[in-house]
Amino acid sequence: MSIAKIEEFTQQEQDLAAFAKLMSHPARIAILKVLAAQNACICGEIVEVLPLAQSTVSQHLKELKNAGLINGTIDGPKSCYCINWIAFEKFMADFNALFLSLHIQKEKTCC
Amino acid sequence: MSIAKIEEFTQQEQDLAAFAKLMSHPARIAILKVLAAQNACICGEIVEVLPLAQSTVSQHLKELKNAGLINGTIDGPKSCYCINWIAFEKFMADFNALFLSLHIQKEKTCC
DNA sequence: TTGCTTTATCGTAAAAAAACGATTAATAAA
DNA sequence: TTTATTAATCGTTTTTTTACGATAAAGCAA
Repeated sequence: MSIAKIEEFTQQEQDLAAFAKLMSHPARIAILKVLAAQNACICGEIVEVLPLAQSTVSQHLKELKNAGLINGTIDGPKSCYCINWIAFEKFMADFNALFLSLHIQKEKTCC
Repeated sequence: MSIAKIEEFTQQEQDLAAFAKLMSHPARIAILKVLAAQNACICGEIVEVLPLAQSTVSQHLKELKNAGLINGTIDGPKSCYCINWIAFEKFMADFNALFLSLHIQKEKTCC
């Protein structure tokens, strides 16, 4: 039982894990692909493309929006979503930075 | 109820989601950091550093190993783990490729 | 051999995520 | 105004994940 055990995970570790969690479901990746492809904000069309119920898709959209990865605005009776590129780019940069910081130490393999 | 609904998610979407799921817990990110920092294969030292029980750490290691992201060999009574850089690099490359394929279409924002 | 260390596995409990149908709210169309 | 459409939310169930203690297996040290 070392002293280090008292420490929780770092903020960096938690932030990266939270971003990875967003990408950890095929539906959310598919949603991002649809949004990027349409370039415009889509709404119920996503439901048509995904093999999931409307309420489930809405739930996934909410998660992405809460995390700031997408923006959403109400457009009449429809809802309009698009990717928040600033946020997405930052997440990817942080993720790549982690990888590089690990990778830089690579010298030998032992198993 | 469109025809597309019958289709499941693509293999690419599932593979990327599976990798992201590996990174979706701070403990597993912390484990990778320890392995990279030590460069050599560690075993029970990971348990000392993480704020988790030995059995829980062992479980996380198993997940990482099953996915091929780390290698593990038995070294006497101890176990020896290290990062599978080939696999890790491929995962990161695929992940970046997804991002670029989305990003390339960025032109305007609508919301 | 006997005891100690190390780590994987088992069994289980608690928490979180995922999914759906039903309902509601809000707008647009008739 | 009445009806349609659209999408968020609610309530609930199922599944998955996370976590831990206890146990077992396997090797090392005495």
